[in-house]
Amino acid sequence: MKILVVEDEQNVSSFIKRGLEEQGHQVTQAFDGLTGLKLAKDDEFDINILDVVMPGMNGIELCDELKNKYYITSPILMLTALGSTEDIVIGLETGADDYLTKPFKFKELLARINALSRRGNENEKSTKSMLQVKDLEMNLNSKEVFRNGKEIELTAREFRLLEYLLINKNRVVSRTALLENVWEIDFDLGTNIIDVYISYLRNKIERDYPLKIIKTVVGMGYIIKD
Amino acid sequence: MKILVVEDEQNVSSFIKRGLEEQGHQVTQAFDGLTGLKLAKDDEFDINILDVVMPGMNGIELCDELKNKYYITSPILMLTALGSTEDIVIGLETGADDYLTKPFKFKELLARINALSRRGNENEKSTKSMLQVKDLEMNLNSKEVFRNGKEIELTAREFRLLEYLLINKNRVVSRTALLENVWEIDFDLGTNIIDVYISYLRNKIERDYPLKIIKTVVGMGYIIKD
DNA sequence: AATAAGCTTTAACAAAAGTTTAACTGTTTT
DNA sequence: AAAACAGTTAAACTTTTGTTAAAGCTTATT
Repeated sequence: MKILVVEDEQNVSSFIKRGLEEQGHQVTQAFDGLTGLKLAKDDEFDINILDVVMPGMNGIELCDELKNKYYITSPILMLTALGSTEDIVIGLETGADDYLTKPFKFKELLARINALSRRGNENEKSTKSMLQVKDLEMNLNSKEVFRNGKEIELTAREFRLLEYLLINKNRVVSRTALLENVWEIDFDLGTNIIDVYISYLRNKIERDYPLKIIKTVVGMGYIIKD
Repeated sequence: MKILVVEDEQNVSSFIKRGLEEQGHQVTQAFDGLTGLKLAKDDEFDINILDVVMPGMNGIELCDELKNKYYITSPILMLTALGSTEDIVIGLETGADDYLTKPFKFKELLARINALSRRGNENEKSTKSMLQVKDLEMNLNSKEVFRNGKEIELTAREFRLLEYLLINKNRVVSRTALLENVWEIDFDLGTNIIDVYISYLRNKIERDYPLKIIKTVVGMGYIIKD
């Protein structure tokens, strides 16, 4: 993982760096808040470890900027000598994802880093290799689609269309969105290709089944509901 | 939020329950691991708070079952008197998302709960965009409208009209504004289309209900009030 | 390089759904 | 009571969607 450590005390910073590198992580150091801000907002890290007490911009301010101004989504772990409940509460409310007080055991830091990264990854769709709704299943790795356990052969375009609709399950997807995301066409010049493909898809995935999957929302688009 | 508290000490459990309920959360209690397991795997909670030391199945085993056997995705916060680094590391490695040692300040527990739920929600694509007034609800993602839990089918234009009125809840919306924002017509050439659509809308959303939603303000426009 | 097979796109038409007009009725304000 | 404003209805009109077949591409194979 790529980890950012914003900490002004040289020895603490390198202690962390060494430990994390031993675990195979890639560590970037910043020794003041402003440098940390620049690094964190431009280059997305898997975890950001911020010290609170620093010259210039402190860790709380930095955390606030990152979470509430630049809307970074990677987790922030605050690390500090300020251990009062009030400090912890402020840190967490500002948007920090975890808060560890010094002095700390390196093993605990590591375990908390792992917990944070685990949480981040499990929700990423890249891990999800199966999409499903009702008795329809799509395996993104093998690119297979099954209805009620029976395999259905789709062409590449049909697959992408169905995939996009499934990713956006329970949401109406507009024709414009489909054109942009499935066909990569940013301007509509009166094609009816979407209608044609929806028709193909319906023939393949719902012709022989009473339970329908794709619903038309006239004037808005299509939706696949749970 | 729906929160599960698995804790065998009656007084600790009710202390947490009371505090969380004051914050408007809905708390379910379990006083042993097995009951906790049953509750957590069947009924998805927003947060699961588990005590480690319990008779029967302990919190670590419970956490392990939930995360690694039933693959629940909701966050687990471990709460325990065992504060040694080794315990914390084991708890986190087993799949807990956070670990708080007793004795703890309630404010910190609350801040950590909020941090966990924040993290969970931000990844959910289903940004709950719901508009509502009285017993009328509008889901902007699925483009569904419900009155008293019962779905009401609207056409695209009816939907847009109602959406605009709801966005401007508690404010009188002029015909000109409706024409501009719902019909994208910047000049009025004596059409009565708004009246026609308000009539259609009323038929669909308030014909069968005594509680009226859309109020006419003669000479001004229409308003939806809370 | 030519062929063939499969996939994608266009286009025409039919059918379904939604929108607008306009005449008429009812209500509120002056 | 007249005038202005709002509501209702149904028919005319327009847009949107579904289907099909043929034409245009790509890719793999000979």
